[in-house]
Amino acid sequence: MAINIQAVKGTQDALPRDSYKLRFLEQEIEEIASNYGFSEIRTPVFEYTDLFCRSVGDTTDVVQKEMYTFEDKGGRSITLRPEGTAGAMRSFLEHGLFNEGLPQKVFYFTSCYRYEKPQAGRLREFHQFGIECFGTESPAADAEAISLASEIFGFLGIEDIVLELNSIGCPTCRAEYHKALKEYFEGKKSDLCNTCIDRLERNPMRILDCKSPVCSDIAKDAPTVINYLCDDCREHFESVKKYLDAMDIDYKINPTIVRGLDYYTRTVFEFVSTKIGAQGTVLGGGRYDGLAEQLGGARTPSLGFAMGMERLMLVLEAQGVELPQDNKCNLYIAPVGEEASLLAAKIVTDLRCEGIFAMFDVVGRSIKAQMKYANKIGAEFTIVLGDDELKSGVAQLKNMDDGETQEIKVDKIAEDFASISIQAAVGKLSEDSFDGIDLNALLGGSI
RNA sequence: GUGGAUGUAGCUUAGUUGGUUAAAGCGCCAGUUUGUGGCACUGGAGAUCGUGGGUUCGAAUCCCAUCUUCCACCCCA
Repeated sequence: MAINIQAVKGTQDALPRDSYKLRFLEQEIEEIASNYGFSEIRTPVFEYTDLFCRSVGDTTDVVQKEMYTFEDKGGRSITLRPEGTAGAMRSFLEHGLFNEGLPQKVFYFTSCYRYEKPQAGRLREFHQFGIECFGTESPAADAEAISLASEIFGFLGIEDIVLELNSIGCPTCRAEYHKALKEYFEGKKSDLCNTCIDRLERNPMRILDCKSPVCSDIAKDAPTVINYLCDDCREHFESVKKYLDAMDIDYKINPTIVRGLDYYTRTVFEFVSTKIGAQGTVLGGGRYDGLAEQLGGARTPSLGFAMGMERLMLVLEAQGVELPQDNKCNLYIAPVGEEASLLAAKIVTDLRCEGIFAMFDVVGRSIKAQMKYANKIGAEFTIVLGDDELKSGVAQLKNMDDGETQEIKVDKIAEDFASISIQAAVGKLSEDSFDGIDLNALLGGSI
C-alpha cells in the first residue's frame, strides 16, 4: 500500500534551506539583464513536437532520443521543452513582435526536460536562464550578449571560468568545411573509434573534441573551421572579437566548439568551468540567423544563450561563494495563555501591515520552547506576553543578539516596534549590502 | 543507451568470520522546581537495514533481480 515517496529519477527539489539562493540569483541576474535592455518572456512548458524537430534539428540527439514526447487527449503530439530558444522564437513569430521594433531582446528563467542519464550537472528536469536577441546581424549584438554573460559571472565573483569562442560559419561555408573535414577523416576512418565513425556521417565536427587519444591525435591535423569561413563570416567573426577586445572581455578561441543544436550559425561560445565535473559548460550560446526562416517567418538574424542554473550553483559551491541569507524574523512574540495569544495575533497582524516580518506562537508551546524556537529561526527581537505583562501593561523587548532588553508598552508594541525596527534596518543596510566587491570578501580562501 | 560504484533513523556514519530487542554523533521533541534562547546535563521520539525474491534453523551481513543515487562515456545547459 505504501506509495513511492521519491522524486522522479533525474529530478530535484529545491528545499527552503536552498531556495533562497536561487531566488537571489534570479533577482540579481534579472537586474543585470534588464540593464542590458532585456525584458522577460514566458512561454509554455510544452509545445507541438514539430517545433522542436524543425528548430533544434531532426538529427540531433536532443530530438532523436531525449525528448519527453506524448500524445494529449486530442491526439496532438506534445513535447516538454528541451531548451528555451524554440519556444521564444515561436512566440516572437506568432505575435509579430518584429512589429514592435528590432531588435527584440528577451530573457527567461525556465525549466527544461531531457531524457538523459543523470550525472553531475545533468538532470532530466533542469533550469535555465536564457536570453534571445531577435533581429540583428551586427557583431555588436553578439558581443553584447557575451558581455552580459560575462558580467553575471563577474558579479558573482566566479573566477575559474573561461569563455571559449568560435565561429561555425553560415550554411554555405560550413558545407564546404564539412566536406573538407569528411575527406580528411575518411582517409583515416579505420583508425577512428566507433562513435567517431558514426559521427563522420552525422556531425563530423564532433570528432574534433573526441576524448579518445587516437582520435584527438588524428584531429590535430584536421582542417580548421576558421580557415573555411567565407568572407562575410570571417569579417563578422573578426568584428565580434574587436568588440570583445573593446569591452575588455577575455576569450579563448576554440575551433572545436560545436553546438549540439542545428540552428546555430556563425558565432558560438561557451563559458566552461573545470571545477564541476564532466559537464563543465555552464553557459552556451550563439547566433542562429536561419531559424526564423526555418520556422516559416521572415529572415530574422538572431542570437542567444542559455545558462544552466544547477550548474551555476555547482560552480558557486565549488568556489565556496556564500549567497546572502533569506530574510530573518524581525520580531517574535511569545504569548502565554489565550488572552495573550489573541493580543499577539493582533499585534503581529498590524506589524505585518507595516511590512515587518513578525511571528507569534502557533503551536502552544512553553515560553522556554518558544524562546528556543525564536533563537533557531534567527529572530532579531522577542517579546514575552503573559499575565504579568497584561496586568502591568509593560513588556520586555529583548534583542536576541546581545540579550539586552528594553521596556515597551504592551498597547503600543505595534507602533513602537515599527520605529525601532526601521532604525535597526538602517544600521544593518551597510553590512548586508551585496555587490561584487563585498562578495569577494566572502570568498574567504575556501578554494 | 554503454560501463563502474553506492544504498543502515532527517543528516553523517558504526555494525567484527551471518546468531537473540540494529548502535553513535548531529538534528528534532521534552525536562533540569517557581515565566525568557544560545552552554551543559538528563530523558524521549525516530530505521519494516532501498525494494522483491532466494540460500539458511537464523541475514543489515551470502546469492539473484530490480530501483535510486553517484561517477565516466555519449550528449549538452
